[in-house]
Amino acid sequence: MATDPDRPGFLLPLLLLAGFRTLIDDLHAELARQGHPELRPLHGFVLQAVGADGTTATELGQRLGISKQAAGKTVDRLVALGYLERADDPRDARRKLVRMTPHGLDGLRRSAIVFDQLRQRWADALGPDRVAAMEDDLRAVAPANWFRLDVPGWFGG
Amino acid sequence: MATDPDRPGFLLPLLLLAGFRTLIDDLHAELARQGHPELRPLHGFVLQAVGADGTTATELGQRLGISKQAAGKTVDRLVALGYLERADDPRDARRKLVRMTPHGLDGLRRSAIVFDQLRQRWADALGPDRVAAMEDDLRAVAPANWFRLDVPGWFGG
DNA sequence: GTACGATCGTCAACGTGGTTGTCCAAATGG
DNA sequence: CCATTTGGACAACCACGTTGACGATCGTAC
Repeated sequence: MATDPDRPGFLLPLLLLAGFRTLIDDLHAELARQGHPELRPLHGFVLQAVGADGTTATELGQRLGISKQAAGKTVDRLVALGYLERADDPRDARRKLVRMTPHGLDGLRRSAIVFDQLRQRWADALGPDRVAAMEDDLRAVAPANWFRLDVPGWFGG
Repeated sequence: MATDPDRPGFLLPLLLLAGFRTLIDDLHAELARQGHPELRPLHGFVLQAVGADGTTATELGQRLGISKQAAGKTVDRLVALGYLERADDPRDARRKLVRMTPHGLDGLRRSAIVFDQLRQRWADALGPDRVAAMEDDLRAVAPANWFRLDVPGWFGG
């Protein structure tokens, strides 16, 4: 096996988590400055999953890999914060459409901009090729887990 | 800013999370096969923080960046699962020492071995230099957030 | 030796994010 | 027309975190 004692295997996940956490913390520090102090890390992913076209609670649950009940409760909280709103579907009285409010759209747009700025900051520090290499390598070893965002339940169980 | 449209900034955190998640999922799939099916991702970090020498709930909370109450409750669950045990401190009747059981030590030892194997698998797939470069780069941009493990509360809020 | 402040552990109440089970209303399809 | 499926909501529960309060114990200053 010949494991390098200077690079124990358990450091790799900690570094990946630290990198993720650094980006998310920097994002939300900047979003708080730009008028979104109440947005939590999880919320950004939910807004991304709702998308500009809106969706329903059940479909949202499927996208995020959680139950429709959990999706519904999360929508409740984001409605209370003013990021989402519900509306009736005129063509199906069972469905309740979930869409972004202007405030939610603003948050989503700003998130994309700040993420681009943060990636640029990493490119300035490491070199653009190194960041691209990191992305390519991660894409190669981490199959598309991208949209599974049940992080709290997954981690804690 | 000249952001490459093929590499939007929001992908970087998703890839880091996917990489972390892949490693942790692979670890726990293997641990489940080796006699630890009940260990959750969070638990491994807690065992690591307890260490072979044992500690107390308050000190554990400080290491993990959570309150002493939350640390105490987590210890309760790991005691119920047989990974930790409590003992009185003969020199201070206020303190309750928290130490690993043999089962806990076994889990911790196996985790280290599996993490080494997983890192080796990445090195085989990407090349040893690429994995080392990823580690070095992450260390450069992500300051030592390593031991903040309040992930569920941090993420969900 | 006693009284005081600091520390450790615990209990209680609560918020957030998940789960499963149940149930009703509405759509769908034979 | 009726049976089945589907969407949403409600209830009960668990994991993990928080703050506040409270005994019990230790250390120290007097």
